[in-house]
Amino acid sequence: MNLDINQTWNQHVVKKGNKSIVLEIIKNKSPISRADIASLTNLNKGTVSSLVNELISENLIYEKGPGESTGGRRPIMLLFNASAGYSIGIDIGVNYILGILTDLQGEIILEKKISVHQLGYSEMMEQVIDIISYLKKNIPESRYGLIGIGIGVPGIVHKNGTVLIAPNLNWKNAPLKEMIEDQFHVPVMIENEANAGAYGEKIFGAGQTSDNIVYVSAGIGIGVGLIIDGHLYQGNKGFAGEMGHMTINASGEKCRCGNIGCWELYASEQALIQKALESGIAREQASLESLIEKAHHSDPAAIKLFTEVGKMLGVGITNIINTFNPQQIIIGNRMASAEQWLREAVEQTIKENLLWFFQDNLSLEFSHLSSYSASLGMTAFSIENFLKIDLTAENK
Amino acid sequence: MNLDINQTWNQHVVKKGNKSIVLEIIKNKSPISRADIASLTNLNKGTVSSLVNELISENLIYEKGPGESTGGRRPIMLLFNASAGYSIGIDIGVNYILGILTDLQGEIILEKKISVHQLGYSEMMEQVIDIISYLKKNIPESRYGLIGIGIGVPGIVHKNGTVLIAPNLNWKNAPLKEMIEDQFHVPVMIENEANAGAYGEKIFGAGQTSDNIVYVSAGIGIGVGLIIDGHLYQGNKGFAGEMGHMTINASGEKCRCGNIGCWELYASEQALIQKALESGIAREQASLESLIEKAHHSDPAAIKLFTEVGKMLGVGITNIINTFNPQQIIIGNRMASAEQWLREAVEQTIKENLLWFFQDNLSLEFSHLSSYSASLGMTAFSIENFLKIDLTAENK
DNA sequence: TTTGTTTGTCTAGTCGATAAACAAAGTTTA
DNA sequence: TAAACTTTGTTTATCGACTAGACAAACAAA
Repeated sequence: MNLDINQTWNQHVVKKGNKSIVLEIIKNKSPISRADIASLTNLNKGTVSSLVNELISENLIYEKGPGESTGGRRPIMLLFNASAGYSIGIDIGVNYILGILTDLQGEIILEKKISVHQLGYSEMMEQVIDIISYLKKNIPESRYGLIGIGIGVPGIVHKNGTVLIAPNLNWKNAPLKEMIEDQFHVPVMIENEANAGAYGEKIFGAGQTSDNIVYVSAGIGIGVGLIIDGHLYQGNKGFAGEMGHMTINASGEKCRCGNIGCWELYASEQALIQKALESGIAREQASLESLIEKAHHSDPAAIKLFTEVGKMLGVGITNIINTFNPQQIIIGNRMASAEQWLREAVEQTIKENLLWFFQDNLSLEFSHLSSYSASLGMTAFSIENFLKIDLTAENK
Repeated sequence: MNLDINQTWNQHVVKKGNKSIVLEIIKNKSPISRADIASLTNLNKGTVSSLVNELISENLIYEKGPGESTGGRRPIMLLFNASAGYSIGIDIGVNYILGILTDLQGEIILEKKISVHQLGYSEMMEQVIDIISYLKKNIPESRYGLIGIGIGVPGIVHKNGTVLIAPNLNWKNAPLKEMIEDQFHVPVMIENEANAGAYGEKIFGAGQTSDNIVYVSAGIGIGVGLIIDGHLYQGNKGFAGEMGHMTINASGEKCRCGNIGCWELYASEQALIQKALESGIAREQASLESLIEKAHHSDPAAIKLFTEVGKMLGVGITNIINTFNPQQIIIGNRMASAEQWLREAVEQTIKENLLWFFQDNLSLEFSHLSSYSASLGMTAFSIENFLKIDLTAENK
């Protein structure tokens, strides 16, 4: 329990907290009866009843009807009303924009993906606004409608919602949050793409059972999202996890970021392609996909390339484990699609280099959500925010 | 606010929380009146009065007498009763054992330090028990007496209080907590020395105003303690922060830990001495102290050595900043005593290599507490634990 | 003095949780 | 089939913690 010195405690806080717990349980374990909630939480039956009735009148949950008897009166089963509101999540990539519309359970209702090439900031924004408008127009009739918009960006995002820099997009100091909020008048959250992905995996993907997760977003660059004690760690101003630019080779070459021997230079998609070109395995139009294709056809040079990059991925991941002692490492983003050719090299490197007591009980996985981690993570942020705010505002 | 699903909320929780807040304020801002506490916390005057009276009857605070009037009735000033109990902190080093006795405010009442050489585990433990007994015997008459013992160890400590491995002490699987608890029957906490130091700096030293702090314990090896959102981050099983074994040179030599090009190999006291020997600057009996001595006499070779090691310290610290985006970096332990010869190289390296947006508003300091960081940190753990437990147990 | 201010206590009232009684709707047993 | 037992969910009385506001005590300023 967090004894925040600026937050005093009173009955309202108690009620809000208990209501949140009840809602959370219904969300995760539905269908469930009032009686079961009471025994699960150790709250009094009467308390649960009254909280449940409030939640029903707020349309956040509803009664499904009688369930199976266990030797007495049949329980009334409660369900989370995932259609009470809808959330929009946008994943801005280097050459695509993906927008999804989900219900409060994170179920994707509608999606729209477009390819973009070399667009400037304002053209990009036009596209984003177009996609949001399209998704918003298609929201079904519901009590709360659009409850929030979340946008994941491949760049450094300040806590206040400004994108400080997104090198691959050529953005600098873009006041994204402000702009979208002015346009749509709902809460907007901006996050780094790796953070969004980490949260997506935590809520919907491979990380659901762990509380300390490291999500390695290995794409054109490398970013890392950190889930610490069940919450996204954002650092002092919001930009923690820039581990793509951690030095793993102090005697190596200079990175465009100014630092030396950055991890990104050895283990990203860009590194892979660069190496392919240098070694002559591929020509000008080298891409991750074409290299995977080659590997599929047992091209030994391509396979060796993946092994090399996998090793360097492993080196960085070993550093991360030494630092965080997480329960789980999840590798996501585009490179995850080469799991078949990377996994062994990564695992081998970790096994060889990691202190033994870290190895026990550590799970390494590749992303389950494929291309949706980031966008789903962003909808989850909005949903979580909505459910908290809602419980606060309507019953202060 | 933390909505823990296993913890339901009721009035007891509210009271406990508010009482903690009131106590915390008295501890930090004493002397202070009831009225001031009320306006500071936004709690009702009556509520504050009743909580304060309970705390008085528990001897945790006391009334000092009337303060200055500000135009009306003179306030009754309240003080934290630092002498209500005493805490023992032990810092086990490679060749010393330091024990301190502090009051609840962290004021050192008594200390004892002995040198040790090549002792085995059981002999070492005898010494530790001797020191604790000595300190305990000298505790002044007080309401709560000895409230806890904290021990900092240069090794990997499991959450359950077992030292998994302490290479420089030659310990393996030492059930330290159990042993000391059996002997003294008070709560015992065991922590890694870097974690202890980090906490010490957070509570008593350079880190008091920041909530995200990285404490780099640069001694014979390198350890890192992480204060995240005001709390010590311990990782999944308790051993986060083993950054001494992070690879900063993937093409470097093998470390005895099994990994390659570990930071420790380039930036620790051991690395310094090794380099001194290799380059012939020093002979067999090289030590940090002798090298500082040389540097003091403007020996250019020694100064160059510190610069080299400082650079490598900077490389690792840059990695840490990229990862955590902390407000503050504190360099502590033995190498901190060479601040004069290290600081410029460290700062320069960080400045050159760190992404610009991290640089803004980041403070780099060398430890303020000199050799007491770890032991003070350990007493602070016990005190914090005591004040929480106490408030819980006596008024459930 | 008188007036106004500040401090700290006290009292009545509110709100939310609990315990226990109770009604409703089942199952099991004789 | 009736009686006895179970389980669910609501209702009622009570408790405990906080709040608002009244009040007395203690002081300063006019």
